[in-house]
Amino acid sequence: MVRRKIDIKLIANKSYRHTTFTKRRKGLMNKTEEFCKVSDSKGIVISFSDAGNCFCLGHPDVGSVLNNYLGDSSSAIATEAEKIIGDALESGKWVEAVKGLRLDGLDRVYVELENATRKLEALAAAKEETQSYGRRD
Amino acid sequence: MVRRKIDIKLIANKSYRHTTFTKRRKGLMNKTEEFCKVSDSKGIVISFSDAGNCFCLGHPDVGSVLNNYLGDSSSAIATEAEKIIGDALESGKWVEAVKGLRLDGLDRVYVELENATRKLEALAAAKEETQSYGRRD
DNA sequence: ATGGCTATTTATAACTC
DNA sequence: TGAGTTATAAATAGCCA
Repeated sequence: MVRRKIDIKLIANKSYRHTTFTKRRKGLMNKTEEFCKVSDSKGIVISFSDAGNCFCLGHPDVGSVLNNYLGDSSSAIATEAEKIIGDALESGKWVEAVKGLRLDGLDRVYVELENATRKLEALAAAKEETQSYGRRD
Repeated sequence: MVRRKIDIKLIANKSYRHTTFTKRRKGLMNKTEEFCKVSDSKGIVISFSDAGNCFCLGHPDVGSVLNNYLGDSSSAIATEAEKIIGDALESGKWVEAVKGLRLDGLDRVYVELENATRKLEALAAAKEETQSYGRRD
C-alpha cells in the first residue's frame, strides 16, 4: 500500500510476510481501539499467526466482549440446556440434544460431560446392584 | 484524521457517532480481511455497537477462528476436566473445580450442569431409598 | 439515515542499518 | 533478525446532494 501497492494475496517471502504480519497487526489493534473509543462500542480482535501464535485485543477488554458474544449464545444455551436437562433427566438423552446447540467449540466439553454422564450412570447401575456405593463426602 | 484530525475520544453527537461507527467498522473489517490474506493468518473482529448490535467478521470464518481460540482453552479444559471428573466421581466436587477453569463465559453452562448434577444426585438418592428408579431408555 | 466526494491524516511497503 | 525512515497508498472527517 505504499512505496508500491501490493496485491492482497499471500506474501510468498516468509520473512517479509512475518514483518507485514507484525506491522499490520499493530495497525489493526490500534485501529480497533480507536474505533471503539470514538464510537462508544465494544470490540475484540483475535489473530492467529501462520505459526499459530495468538494475539488479541479487546475494548474494554477481551474477556468481557467475548463473554458478551458468547453470552448471547450461552444464555440461549443455558435456557435451552435447562429445559433439555430437565426433560432429559427423564428421557436420558440430554447429551445428544445439547450437542446440537450452537457453539461447536463447546463440543469437547460436552464430550467430557458425556463421558462423565456414562460414568455416573455406570456407577449408579453398580450401586443399584451392589448397594455398596458410599456417600461422596 | 482527515479534513481535520479528531481526538480519539467519544464523539458526542449521536448521529455523527453512528456514521463514524459505520464507516470505521467497514474499514476495520476490510483491513482485517486484507491482513489475514497477506499474512496467511486467521482472525476475527467482533464489534458491539453502543446499542448492542453485533457485527463480526472472520477469516477464514468466525466460527473456525473462535473455535480455535476457545479450542486452546477447551482442549485444556477437556484434559483438565477429564482428570477432574475422573477424580471427582469419587470426591463428588467436580463442578466447583471445573468452574475454576479459564473460560468465564462457560460459567452459565456449568451452572446448568451443576443444577443437572444436583438433580442427578437427588434422583440417585431417591433411587437408593425407593429402589423404584427405572432405566432411562 | 445513506452514498459519494475530497482534503488530509494514517498506515504501511520498501528500504536502510 | 529488529528498529527506524520515507514515499506512497488507504482510510476517513467534514461536507454536500
